Amino acid sequence: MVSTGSTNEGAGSTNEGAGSTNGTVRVRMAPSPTGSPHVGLARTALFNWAFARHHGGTFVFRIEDTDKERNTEESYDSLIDLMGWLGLQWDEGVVVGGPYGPYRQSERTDIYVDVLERLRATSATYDCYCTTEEATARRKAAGSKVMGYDGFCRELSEEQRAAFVAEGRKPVVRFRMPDGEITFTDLVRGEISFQTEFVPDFALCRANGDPLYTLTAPVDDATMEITHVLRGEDLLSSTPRQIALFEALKEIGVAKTTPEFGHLPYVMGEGNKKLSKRDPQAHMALYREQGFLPEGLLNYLALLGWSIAADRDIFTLEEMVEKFDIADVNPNPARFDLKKAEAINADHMRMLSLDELTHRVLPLLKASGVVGDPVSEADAQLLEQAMPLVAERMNKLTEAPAMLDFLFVDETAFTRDEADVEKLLNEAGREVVGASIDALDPLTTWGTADIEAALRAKLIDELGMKPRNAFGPVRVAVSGRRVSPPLFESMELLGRERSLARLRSALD
RNA sequence: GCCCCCAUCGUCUAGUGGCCUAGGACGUCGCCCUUUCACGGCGGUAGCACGGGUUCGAAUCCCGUUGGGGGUGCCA
Repeated sequence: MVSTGSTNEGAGSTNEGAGSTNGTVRVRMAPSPTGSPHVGLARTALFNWAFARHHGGTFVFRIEDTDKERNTEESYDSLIDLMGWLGLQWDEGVVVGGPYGPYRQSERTDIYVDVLERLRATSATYDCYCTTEEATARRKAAGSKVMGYDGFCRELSEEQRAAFVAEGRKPVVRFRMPDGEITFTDLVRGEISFQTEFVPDFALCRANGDPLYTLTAPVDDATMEITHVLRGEDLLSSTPRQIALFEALKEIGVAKTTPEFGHLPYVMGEGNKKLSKRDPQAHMALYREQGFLPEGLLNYLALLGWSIAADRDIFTLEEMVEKFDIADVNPNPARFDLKKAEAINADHMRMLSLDELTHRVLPLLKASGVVGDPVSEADAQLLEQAMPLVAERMNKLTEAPAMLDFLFVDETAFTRDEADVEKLLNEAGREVVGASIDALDPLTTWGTADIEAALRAKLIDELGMKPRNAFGPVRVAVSGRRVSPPLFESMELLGRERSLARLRSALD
């Protein structure tokens, strides 16, 4: 019987329920570079990062690229890019290096080969010559309820072995699961037990000698001295195998201790399925493209399984670090709700200073040609004046170009929304615009208050119109749209000449 | 099939035996503010899956049922 205690291993516990964190905390995130990064991965990264920061520990970023068939360099790059965008800095790992490197499993083959040889010298493993089909057929024939490998090669005689070799078979190295029960205390779920009769012996490497994840993950966690493994719930059922392997790794001196495990709940998509890579909502790149703030997205992701307080949803990463406790993580799977993510993001947008918001929005304004690159002095000034008008109207960064565009575009390129023109610049609307020109033309000063006063006097007081009906046509004439930043302020920024020109051109 | 995990408003959650006639947020509905759209403010809507225990007392503990999810690879 193998039993790995955690919080109740005597003096090792703290009063925070985070397991034995009295030593140095070392956590890692270890993605496989396949496909584009997933929101579940980002959430796992965030929780690991927050856990490390909260405990003053080390956050390691390692790459699990043992599957040559599926890994791509492009995916690796996007992983690095994503982490940079999110601002989750790692202390040790790929790119930055560190004392336990290298941090890409594809560069650690020597280590795995060595450990594998040493493991083979013990009774913890055995060479297995069976094909998957053979094992499955035997299980079926025996009427076994358990699937997976049946242990056929556990006690092979020399004759049997020789016969397999003579057939030209190459063996995989299989780990021999011990009998009995494996119990561990999951950091988010509490005590979990597995009877090892339901955990079949598993392969540590391919027949060609390539190491598999089943070997590399525990070996890396051991040699990198990872203390806490926080990962997705999908790995929960492989935990008993890893714990058993850790025992063997300790025997041969590769591991000092077994880390503690905590399994984070799934992030679900539409319906009741785990968010899959096929689901467009699953990809982090999407949110960046849509104009989410990294801190807004991260705040939302934190809410998927954790909460800072009973009556609070909005917080900064610093606040999360201060309060984060793995024991508070909710084990329930959580559905990703775009609407709420956007709402949380919008709150973060409003937390930004005007300068900061301008800074964030500028690349998008350049990319869409609203301002030049580099930005002219005049545009920079106009932008500074315009940002207060749109700041609290934006929920995502990508909304900025369309909101500001009409202030920057020159008269020849200025266009109006056709549907809005049709609706508001009809016969009646054109009369309103004409009256507006009459009211504004005589103005000698062109401030927001002057413009508003003149327009109100003419359209509301004199013509008796409702504000809503009065300003709509003017808005379309000047901004090109029915929906725009505040009208009078916009006209001030646009200036007398351009404003009047647009009113006049609306009558053409 | 077998193993494991999970179970509070539509969604994310607070709740660790009495503070709960269950709190917050998103959504949604109504109202207010208002030059459009937003923002902001006010109010409404809606939930402890079910059945047994334990207890003076259960959303909270235990057992079972049901439902959902995951695993069951020479993928990770």
